[in-house]
Amino acid sequence: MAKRSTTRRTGIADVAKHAGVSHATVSRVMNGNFTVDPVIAQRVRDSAAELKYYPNSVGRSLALGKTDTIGVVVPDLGNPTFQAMLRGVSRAAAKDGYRVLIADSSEVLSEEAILAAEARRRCDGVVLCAPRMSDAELQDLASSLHPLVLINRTIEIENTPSLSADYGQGIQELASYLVGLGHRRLAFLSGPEQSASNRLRVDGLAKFMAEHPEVELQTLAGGVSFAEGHESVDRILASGATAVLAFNDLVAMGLLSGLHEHGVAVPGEISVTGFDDIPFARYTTPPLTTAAVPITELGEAAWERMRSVLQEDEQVSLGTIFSPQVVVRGSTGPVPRS
Amino acid sequence: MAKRSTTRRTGIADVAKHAGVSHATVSRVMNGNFTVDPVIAQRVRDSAAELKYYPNSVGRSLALGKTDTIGVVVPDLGNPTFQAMLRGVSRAAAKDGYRVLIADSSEVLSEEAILAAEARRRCDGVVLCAPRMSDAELQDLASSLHPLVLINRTIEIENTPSLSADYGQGIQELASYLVGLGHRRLAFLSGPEQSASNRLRVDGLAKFMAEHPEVELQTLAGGVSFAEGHESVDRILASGATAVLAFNDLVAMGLLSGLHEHGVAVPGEISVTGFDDIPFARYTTPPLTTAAVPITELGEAAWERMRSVLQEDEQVSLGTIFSPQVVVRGSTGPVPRS
DNA sequence: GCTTTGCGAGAAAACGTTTTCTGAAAGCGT
DNA sequence: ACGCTTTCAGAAAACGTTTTCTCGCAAAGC
Repeated sequence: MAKRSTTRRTGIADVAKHAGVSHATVSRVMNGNFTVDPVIAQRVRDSAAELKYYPNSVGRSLALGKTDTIGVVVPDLGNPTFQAMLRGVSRAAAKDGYRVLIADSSEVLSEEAILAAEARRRCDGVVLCAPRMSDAELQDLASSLHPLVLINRTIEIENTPSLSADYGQGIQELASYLVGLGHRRLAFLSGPEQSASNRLRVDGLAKFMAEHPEVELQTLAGGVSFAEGHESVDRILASGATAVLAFNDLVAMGLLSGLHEHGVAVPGEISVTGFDDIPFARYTTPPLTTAAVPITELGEAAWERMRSVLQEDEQVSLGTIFSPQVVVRGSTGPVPRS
Repeated sequence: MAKRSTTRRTGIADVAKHAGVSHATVSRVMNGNFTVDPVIAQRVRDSAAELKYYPNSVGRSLALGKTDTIGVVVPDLGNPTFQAMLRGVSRAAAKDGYRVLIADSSEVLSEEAILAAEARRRCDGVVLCAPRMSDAELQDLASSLHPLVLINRTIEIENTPSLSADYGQGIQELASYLVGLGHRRLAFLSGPEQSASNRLRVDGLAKFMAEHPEVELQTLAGGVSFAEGHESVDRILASGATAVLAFNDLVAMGLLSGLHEHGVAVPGEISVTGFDDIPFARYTTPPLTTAAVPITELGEAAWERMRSVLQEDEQVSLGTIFSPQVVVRGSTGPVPRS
């Protein structure tokens, strides 16, 4: 049983004794139950205040069968996108009296299922952001994780809402914008193969290419981080593309930095677009043209869904798709003459 | 008592019945207690696997008197500095099997004490980052929050480690560097009055000025955010300073952006320094000269201290101060001739 | 005056574990 | 064969709440 430390914290029993009532009555008073005589209620409140009593939340959770906590699993707490999402979830949940337990898989794919399961054991539900987990594994996990809300996935699973941005549409709009500027040789600096949102981009581009036979597209392996964008500068230059669609803003910024070091003018010689519109995208040089994903709102919406599931609402909207918005800034321009 | 949902989760009792042993034995097996006959142990494990049993962590917490969770209170989850700190704490704690519950006060000072107290009730300890809370309030709170670790505060409280960066030293080094470049008219774009780390900067600058009578320093009210830096550009230009020490990188970046809009060359006409070295500081135009605060390591160290306190180590180091490192980049240069 | 109604508070069960204590069986030496 | 220790598993208490059930008591109705 519990490690008996030298002094136990003051519990409901102490208050009960001090006020000369039973545990039950103290509990009722603390929970604002009105079936208790106002005189006694006040005596209990006074005792509680005097003894500095606060209900033990573990005991409460056990009796109530809920923790008022949800888990949020993200691949990388250092990534601005996930940070913004986490903030959205956390603030929205806080408004309803729920707290957030974080689990950072540090991009280790094999940890995600374990972390999610462990989070679920401690919390009333899990918001899972696992861009690279396979649909099959997600299906398997879903029932054991329920209540579960998926972020940045479009997958239909019973009882589990999934929220996502329409990366396919966004990248098409970016490509369309570039082609409108006269570009005919595009390069796509892709994200991880397994990434669901990368697949959406690839599919979107395929569709776009089908409609624009005059345009040429090369797909180069990129990555997700600034460093990976920076590294790919040579391959981009070798490709001969006049415009680059980077997987996300971080990669675009890395590329921008690399191009700058090579003395390549942006957008004079080459145009660059990002994706996400992270807070710093507007402050790069030149400011980054990108497709804005309302990721904080996506996080807030994730909480709304979670709340619906927790309250066992009749009607919970499952699939929700946010539309990215193209934001034109300085990193894109007309195709160079030469 | 607990809301009896239609189907109860499988508990220790189910496993016990299935394996034909008592609760106690199941518990022993699940906790790797070796005083159990290997044959029986295996039978229990098989039953557990078959029934997909996982110990309920709330029940466990109640019996054990600990939650394996710590709370982290930050003023703003949208601020890169606190994000980095949170990541440091979270990853370090995860290595020791602890999880982090986050509480974001959204810069509402009056919420911080409440959030911290509530976090403490749910967790084994609290890491508190409250730059603007008064020393007196901190003192009051400390005993009720213990185990408590303070971040970015230098205050001596019994039993509560506090970690901080030496903002005073850092800003002196920055000022010294600027004076070395020939600057004699400096401006300090200050943070919030109540901010402890701002006070350290102010004191550091005062000391510096005492040693450098030839230098002139103006202190202007600034803020903590990009927007506030951006807004102060007019006042900076009016001040006639040739170099600006911004409260932090965000403010510096806002200022940089504002100066750019006004067509003022940096560092040609004016030099700018930041503070913190957030990830994007190296990618501004020009890249920001700043004092790097190892904030992620500070977060990791915070967990180390917390662990020591939780383990009731004999010797816990209380005050720890990290030294910022001046990082010279492109936003600073020689004083203009005119 | 007796029964009914209703209100308010206490006793006790329940939530799901861990751990102490106890006792049974087995092993071993004489 | 007896008594001693040792091993191992079960009974039960403990952790700190909430909630159902029950019951006493007073007021009201006849």
